[in-house]
Amino acid sequence: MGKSLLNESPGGRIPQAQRLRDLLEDAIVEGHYAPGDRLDPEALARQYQCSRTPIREALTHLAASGMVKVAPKRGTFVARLSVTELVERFEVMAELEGMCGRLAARRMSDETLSALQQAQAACRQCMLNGDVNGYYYENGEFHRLIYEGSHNDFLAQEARRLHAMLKPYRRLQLHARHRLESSWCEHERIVTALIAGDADTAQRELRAHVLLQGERFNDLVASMQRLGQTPA
Amino acid sequence: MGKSLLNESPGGRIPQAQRLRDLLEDAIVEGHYAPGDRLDPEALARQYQCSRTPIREALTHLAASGMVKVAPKRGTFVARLSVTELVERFEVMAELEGMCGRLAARRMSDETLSALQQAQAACRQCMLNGDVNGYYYENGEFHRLIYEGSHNDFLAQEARRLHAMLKPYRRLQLHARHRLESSWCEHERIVTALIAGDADTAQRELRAHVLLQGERFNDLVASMQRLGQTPA
DNA sequence: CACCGTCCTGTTGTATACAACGATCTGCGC
DNA sequence: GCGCAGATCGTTGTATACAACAGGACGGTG
Repeated sequence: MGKSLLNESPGGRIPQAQRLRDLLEDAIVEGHYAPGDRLDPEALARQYQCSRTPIREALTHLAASGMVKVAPKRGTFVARLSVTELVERFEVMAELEGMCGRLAARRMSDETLSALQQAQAACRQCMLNGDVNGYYYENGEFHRLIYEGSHNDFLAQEARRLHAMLKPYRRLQLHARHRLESSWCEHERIVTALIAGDADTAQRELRAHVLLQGERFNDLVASMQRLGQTPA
Repeated sequence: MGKSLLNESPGGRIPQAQRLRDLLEDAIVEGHYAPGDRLDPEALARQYQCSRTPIREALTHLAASGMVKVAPKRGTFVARLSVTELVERFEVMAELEGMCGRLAARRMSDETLSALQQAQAACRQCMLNGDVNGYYYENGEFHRLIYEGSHNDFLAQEARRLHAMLKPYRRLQLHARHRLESSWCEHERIVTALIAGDADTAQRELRAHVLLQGERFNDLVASMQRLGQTPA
């Protein structure tokens, strides 16, 4: 955790608060902090060896992006999204990804396309090895490449933001039975559509791909609730 | 610092920085500050009778939402979106609005629908009176109601954010010739589709409606450049 | 025993002071 | 006249100190 000081010369040329924001976001996304955990500014300040100010700035930005929630005068907590909020976000994500796909089908460069195929190949390898974490990573690359392929920087930025926000939850349901295999098959259809330049199919497949994740998660939550483990 | 007498009800909280953020956002959206204007933290602090800290927080949040841009060590400026950035945002906006329409066609409550028809009637009145500002306001209501009608709070929030970001530019092209009339006709088709619960048509019409605004703006910019007036 | 008022403590939000970085301007040398 | 180097100034980013608010606990009272 304390591996951050080896960046630049003392004093740091890169804005400290921004670095902290990324660090915290990563920590949350990677599950280092669990949803519902309290993020104590003073503790974080000690941990990252700075004052409360940049911590505060990082936290408010994370709050704005929806990754943490502030309870006024009570503390800041890692966002614990309700099922409704989650489904809503997956709905929007599906639409944005579908849009990325539609645009990418027409605009994607050959380089990006081949990189996409490489990512898909890496996904396949992880799938065959049952390497869930590896798949998780390569899956992120896969989607990121499609965002870039849309050649709409603003869209790509928004998609990345939502992707990051949903990451912790997305990761959960990759462990579902045969989810890796079906996910990879869906990817395959998407790649085919993109290669063919078939915008409608790419859009439809990508939207379905993401929506399915939302539904799968819904199932997961339902089953967890049935087991008496409150997920939220 | 003097206690603000704008205090809400006892339950209401008074986050000063957030109020400033809204105030600044309004000021920018309303054209009080022009794109490219420098926002001097100290001047703003004097103007709003507070220190640089909440101003700074407001500005960084506005920067995150894309309404202002920071030039490191040079100052913070009202975002002067390039034509490309603008077109990208309109593209995304069109998709989100279309999505709102698709969902609203199925989920919209009767109350919201009748409110929408009222807004549309008000739009018609403004159109007949040639009241561009009035139309501008009622148009905002019209779209906001559709966002709410989607019954996806997250989507509505994102749509509102983008809507606010594009407001200054959207306003410009309402002055284009016959734009009010054609805008109103497009609204009419949208309302019809929503009443009929025709999700596909609502989505298509809304997307086209917004995309058209983007294209119109593109035309406007092109003509302004032809006239030698830099568009911001 | 229950209820209510008060005090305490913990938290956030704000102000001010400070330091470091970068851009710009100026003067000197070529 | 031009280019480069150094100083100056303005800007941001960070730290610390401070104030206000709310929640909870505790004790007193009915």
